[in-house]
Formats: sequence, C-alpha cells, structure tokens
Amino acid sequence: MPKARSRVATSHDVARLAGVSRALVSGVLNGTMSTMRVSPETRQRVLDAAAELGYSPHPLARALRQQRSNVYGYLPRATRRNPYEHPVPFLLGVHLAKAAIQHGLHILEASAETTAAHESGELVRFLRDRRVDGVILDSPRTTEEVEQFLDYGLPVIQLIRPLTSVPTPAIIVDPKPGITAAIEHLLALGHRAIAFIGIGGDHPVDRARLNCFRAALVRAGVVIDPEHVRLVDDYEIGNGLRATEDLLALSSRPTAIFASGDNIALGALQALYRANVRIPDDLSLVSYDDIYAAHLAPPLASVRQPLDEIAEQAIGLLARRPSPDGEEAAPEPIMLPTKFTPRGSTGPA
Amino acid sequence: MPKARSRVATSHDVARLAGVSRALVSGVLNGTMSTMRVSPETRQRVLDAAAELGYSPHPLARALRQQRSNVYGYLPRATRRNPYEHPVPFLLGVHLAKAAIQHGLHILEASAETTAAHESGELVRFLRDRRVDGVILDSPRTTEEVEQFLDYGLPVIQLIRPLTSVPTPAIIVDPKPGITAAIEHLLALGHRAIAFIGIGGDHPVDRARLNCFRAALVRAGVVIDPEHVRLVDDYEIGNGLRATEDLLALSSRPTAIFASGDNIALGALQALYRANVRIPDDLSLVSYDDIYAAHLAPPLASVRQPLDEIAEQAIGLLARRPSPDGEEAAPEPIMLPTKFTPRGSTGPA
DNA sequence: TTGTACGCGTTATCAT
DNA sequence: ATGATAACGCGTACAA
Repeated sequence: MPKARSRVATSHDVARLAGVSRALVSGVLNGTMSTMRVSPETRQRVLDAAAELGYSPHPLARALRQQRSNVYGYLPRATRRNPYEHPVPFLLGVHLAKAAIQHGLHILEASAETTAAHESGELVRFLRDRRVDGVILDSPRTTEEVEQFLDYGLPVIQLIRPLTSVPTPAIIVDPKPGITAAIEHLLALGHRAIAFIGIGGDHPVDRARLNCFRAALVRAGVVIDPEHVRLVDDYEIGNGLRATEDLLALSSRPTAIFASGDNIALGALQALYRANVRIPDDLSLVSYDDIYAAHLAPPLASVRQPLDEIAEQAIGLLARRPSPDGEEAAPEPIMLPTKFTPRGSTGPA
Repeated sequence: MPKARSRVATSHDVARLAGVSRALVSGVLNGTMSTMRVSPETRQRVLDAAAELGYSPHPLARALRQQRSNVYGYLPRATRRNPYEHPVPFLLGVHLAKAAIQHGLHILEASAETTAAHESGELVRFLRDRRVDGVILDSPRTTEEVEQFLDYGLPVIQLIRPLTSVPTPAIIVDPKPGITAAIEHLLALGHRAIAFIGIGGDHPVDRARLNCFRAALVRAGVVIDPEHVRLVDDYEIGNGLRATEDLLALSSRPTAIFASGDNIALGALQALYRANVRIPDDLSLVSYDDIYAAHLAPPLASVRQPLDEIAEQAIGLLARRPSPDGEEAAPEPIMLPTKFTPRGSTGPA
C-alpha cells in the first residue's frame, strides 16, 4: 500500500552509493567535468550508481538553480471553445509541444479567451509569472504585443505572419509552390473559370495567397473574372459558406474553387451540399492547409503548410540558446515551402 | 536594449520594501498566517509592497519546497500524427489543460507514439522524471498500466473507460439519455430500419452504447435486423466507410444510421457521398461525440459527451488534495450524462 | 514576527 | 590531476 510517493533518488543518494560528493555526481552526469577532470573509474562508479537507483535529477531544482524553466510560452493567433474552428494555430501548438519534448523543453499555451487579453498585458503577466524562458507568437496582431515580451528581455519567435517591424527571428511559409501546383493541376484538367475564396485585409501573408493564385492563372493566359475572387474577413466556416453561395448564384459560375483554408473549404462544402452540386463532377474544390482536408467527404485536394517543420525549426532556434551577445542583427526569416496533394475532389471541367 | 531578462521581484525584495521578513511575506500572501496572526497594518504594508513590485512567487522555488510540481500527467487513449483522427482523447486533453490552469495546475500530455510504450513503462518513467503529482488516464487498456502509477504512490484518475479492477476515482459517461433521445427522434420521424455502427469487443462502455440503442428500439416495439448492427474494431474513419458500404449493399437497406463516433460518421459520410445517397432526403444520419459533427456537410445531429465537464471534475478531484489517509474505500465513479442535439441530418423516413 | 533550516541540483572556490 | 566544500537560487515551514 504505497501511501506516500515512493521517494525518488536524489543526487545525494547517488553520491553516497558511489562514495563521492554530490558535486561530482552533477558534473559527471552533465558532462560538465569532462573526461580529464575525473578519473575513469570514479566516473564509472557514479554512472553505475545513478543507473542502479534510476536517478534522474529533479527538474525543478535544476531549473531553479539554472534560472531557466525550460518552459516556453506559445500564443496562438486565435482560441475558441472548439479547436476545430481554428485548426492552424491549434495544430501548431500540438507540434510545438511534441518538438519541445524532444529537446527536453515544454510548451505552455497561453490562450486568450478574449481578444482584449492580448493587449491588456494579461498574457504577458501570465507567462511572466510562470517564468517562461521565451515566447513563440503565432501571427501577432500588434507591435506592442511583441514588444511587451522583448522589453521583459525574453527571446521571441514569430511564426507565419511576423511583424517585420519588430526584429525577432521568424519562420514563415512560402505559399507559391503549393498554390502554383494546385492551380496548374486545375488548369491541366481544363478549368478556366477558377474562383478564389480567401481573406481580405492587408496582411502580406493573406495577400500572397491571392497573388500566387493570380500569378499562376496569368502565366497561363487565363483572365480572372473579378466576381470570382471573394474576400472574407476571417477563416471561418460561415464565411466559406456564404462566399460559395454567392459564387453559385453568379451567371458566370466557376467550374472550380480554391478555398484558402480548410474551414473555408468546409463552408464551401456545406454550401455545395445544400445546392446539390457534386464534387468533382459538377465542380472541383481545392483547399489550403490540408489539416483535415483528407478526412472530409469527399477528401479534398489541398495545399499543406509544413506545420511540423515550422514547430521544429522554432524549437530548434530556442533550444540552441539565444546568441551570446552582439548578434542582434535583424535575422533573416526562415521560409518553408508548401506542398500540394491531389485527391478526389478535382476532375475535368 | 533589454539584454538580460529584467530581474523579477523576489520575496526578498518585497520583504525589504515592506520592512518585514521574507517569512512574513510568504505567510501573508498565502493566507497561511490568517488575519489574527498578523497585524492589519503590517499585512497591508506587505500587500502594497507586493503589488508595487508586481511580485509573484517563483513557481519553481515554491514547487521545490512544497514537494509538489502542480503538474499532472495525462495519458490519452491514442495518439497519432494527426490529432483530428482521435478527437475524443485529444479534445479531452484540451479541456484538461484549460481546467488545470483555472486551478493553478498544469497538464503534461504523455503521448505514446507506439502502443508498446504503454506497457514498457516508458511513460511512467517519463512522467516520474518530471515529478508529476498525479496522473489522469483516458481509458487505460491494462491493469498494469494503472498499477505502475499507483505503485509509485501517485494518485490516479481514470476517465471514460475505467478498469474497475483497480480502485481509483473515475469519471464516466452515461450514454443513455443522449442515445435514447436520438433514437426516439428517429422513431418520431417514422424510421424503423435504423442501423448501428459501433465498436465490437467486450468493453462495457462500447457495449453500453449498443445496449442503449437496442433498448430504445425494443421499447418502441421495433425489431432490429441483425444485419443492421455493424461492429468494427476501432473508431476510425475507414471503418465507418466500409461498414456503411456494407449497409448500402444490403437488400434491406436501413433508412437511418446511428454512428457511434464522429469519425465513424465521417466515414459513413464518405461512403454515402460516393454512393450519391443524400442526407437527410435518402437517409438520416446521427453521430456520437458531437465534436465536429456540427461542422460537417451536412451538419450532423449528434450525441455529446460532456468532455469539458469530465475535465473539470477530474481536475477538481485532483485540486482538492487526495484524501488525508484512511479514505481508501473504492470510490464511486462520477457519472455524467450525454445530450442529443438534432441538426439537419435527419428527416422523415 | 523573525531566524533558520530545508528542498535539490549546480557552480565557483578550495584542498590535496 | 581529482575531488570535496560551500554558497546559491527562492520560497516555505517550524521553532524560537
């Protein structure tokens, strides 16, 4: 009947068993005292003792001493009750957590229920109180948001939609290869009337998707019907639904739709289902994100952003501790490519 | 240019500013030394000083001293590359994390990439090394898995599919209200040939869903066609797809399908789409889980398990520290009800 | 109310 | 060349 937690071995236990001091245990296990500082025999005794006791240093004690919690804050771009409504920031968090573990780090996701919390400094306070070692921001909206953390002296990494006005490392995505492949795929199937549903506003990242779309068509000599470009406010299912309804109501109805986000595509799917438009027979549909596109009915061709890669790169940057000192030079953003995967949702025009 | 992290206030700083000892700062801020133990003026001085300095106790130092990390391990039933394939254990983790924060606790999700890791004790080691204060297990598969943690002296809470052979607190779901309402809804629409797609095997929780389904029909005097009950191995999309194809191939094709899981329903949706069977015109579909059912095309009527409530209850149990001592009596599981929400996926038979 | 030991590992200083 | 001693990080708990 294990009432109290079975006491776990401490460095003291190991030291006693090996007949050495605690300092030596620490040195050996961390490789701090390299080969020449400690005799091979002693070294082995320590290792054996540690193994025998199943010793693992107390992470809190270590963190306290090293002034490094090994926890990094992650601020997703949006949070809602149901994560399925915001797949990208959400899945990004999952991948960050996984990558962090690989490096002995941990992610603390700071969810702002209200957008107000973003500005109020509530989140800064939250993460600061927990002594995070740094912060990963997904598409921060305001300069202040980023600077709050920098002012506090924390390393910051921006993902996906970095504010270039703030000099931090950033990891971004190149929409071109994926979108180009997607459009060329549709063109090859004979489509000429291809619609675009995406986000308006002036953020370069969102505009870039439209630009890639445009460029691919222009390159093929296709003239884009202005009515076929539908810009909405946000990546929400309802927006995709309404935009698609609008497209279906046009006299010049498109034969294919590029939806710039999985949930935009989901909304499109709902509208098409209601209107009894069959995919791919009556209309072809391609999405961006490729998070759950493959699981829909029908499975959608989609352009994937390498969220796993983004996460790994971000953690990698944080894991090799911030540059010793002078290297404050505005770092060049790391750009990762997108990739298109065709599925059953496209067919001949 | 904030090179080094702006030093954060310590209890020492507060003590100095308030002209008292660190012990008193701790006592006042934790309410340990309640009103009668410290003079109101001093008390106020401490509070003022803490507020002025924006003091928040270092969580690592506190945890180290109190021998309590405030971190709890969560072992989801399944983990894959894409969390959207296993919505329940996944969303449970999200809700656990959220509820934990509310109580000043944290969740560490231990994902076993391989099922082998579950038995090997690798996960126990992982969590033990991180000094978790307890463990939340979602539908553990083997008794050993649970006992490993109990042997180590950690409090364990089992969710959804507890192993009753191990005496731990548990939180379970009552499928009856939701499934009964769903079937009665279909009956009221005139359906008599209602199919069931669910999990076989001998786990009582999975069987219970079928039993509730059966009972509701029997109560209405409906005879169930044995061909209409399809049992599959796991809650996977592909299984729902194949089972539905089988159902569509029957000479006595059902007019409605109850899919015992959102991704079973998703598979059904794919099969129905391929076969060009319209919902709800040609066939009615109801799912279990209600995680993303509302977002599909068409939105599915679904039975919801209160994952948020489950999470809150679990955290609640852990937050009020384990029973002082003797109260080892096998605790009664906490049972929470399901709820049915009709949507556009059902219609007259 | 205060002093002091403590939790546990790391790091800088000291001793052979 | 090898290893030990002691201080430290920060807050809490108990005795004084």
